[in-house]
Amino acid sequence: MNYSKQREEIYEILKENVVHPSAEYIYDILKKANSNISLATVYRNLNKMASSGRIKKIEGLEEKAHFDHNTFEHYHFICQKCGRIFDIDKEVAPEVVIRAQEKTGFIINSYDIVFHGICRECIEKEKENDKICM
Amino acid sequence: MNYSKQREEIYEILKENVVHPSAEYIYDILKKANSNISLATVYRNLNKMASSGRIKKIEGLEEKAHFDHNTFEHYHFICQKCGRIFDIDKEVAPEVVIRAQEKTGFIINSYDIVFHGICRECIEKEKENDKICM
DNA sequence: AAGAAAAGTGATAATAATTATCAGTTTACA
DNA sequence: TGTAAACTGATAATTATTATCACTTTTCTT
Repeated sequence: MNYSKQREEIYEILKENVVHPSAEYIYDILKKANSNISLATVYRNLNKMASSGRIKKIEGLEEKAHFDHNTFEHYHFICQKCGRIFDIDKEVAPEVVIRAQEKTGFIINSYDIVFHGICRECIEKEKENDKICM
Repeated sequence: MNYSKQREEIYEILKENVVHPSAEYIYDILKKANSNISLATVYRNLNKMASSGRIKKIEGLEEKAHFDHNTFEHYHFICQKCGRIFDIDKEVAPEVVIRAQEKTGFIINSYDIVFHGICRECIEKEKENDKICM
């Protein structure tokens, strides 16, 4: 794989963004920063980096795919209110692979856990709203 | 929700199918059984049943969504060779929700685990091939 | 440093899954 | 039995993603 300025720009945005942006989100940021990049290039490079293992593709309940520069084993949480995606530490589900392999006899190469719920910030906001309504 | 013949037919196919069919697969079966059903009707009813909780929508690494009549808490395994989707018992990951809630302070309403690997049948097939090549 | 092959790019057409629309049909229930 | 609400088939529209293609960059060889 050759060096490409565009690819590095995409990677930088991914690294700065805690909430796991989609291809289009990255494209919009670059466009606003007066780049001449094409959406196809964003997709191309995200997929290339994902298949080389430099980044990770998250495909959960959402329509779009989202990407994560953190390739450490960890899980994801999608807030049903604000839509942001958060990391969840590996240790919430220890030995899952071992147990699943023992139980099924299948070879397990990878697995993803996606949680759905309400993040702390949105829980707080709901509390505020309740106060006002009282 | 009113009764509809088409919806019940769709549900029946879902119940008979162990490997969690997609909307199009169900559509094809009905078409072959000389039904006059429309693909839109299949999608409509699958989504309706999924949001009423009668069935479950599985959205993993695949492009298409797949559906499951089993709404008991359980996980899924996608075979990277044959593409079939299998059920994985809940007990491979006990207390995941409790741990995740404690660790994050988020409210968790649901979660999905999708495993990727090779199913037993495909493991056997690979062994056969190895024998032949020796 | 020059020049050729390989890899990458932007623009846009194509694809594929899913959803929206709409006129006609079925269901439920007063 | 009639009417409002829900549902249907056909098909157009939408949305995310991928393929194509002429052109540009990068890399590697000499």
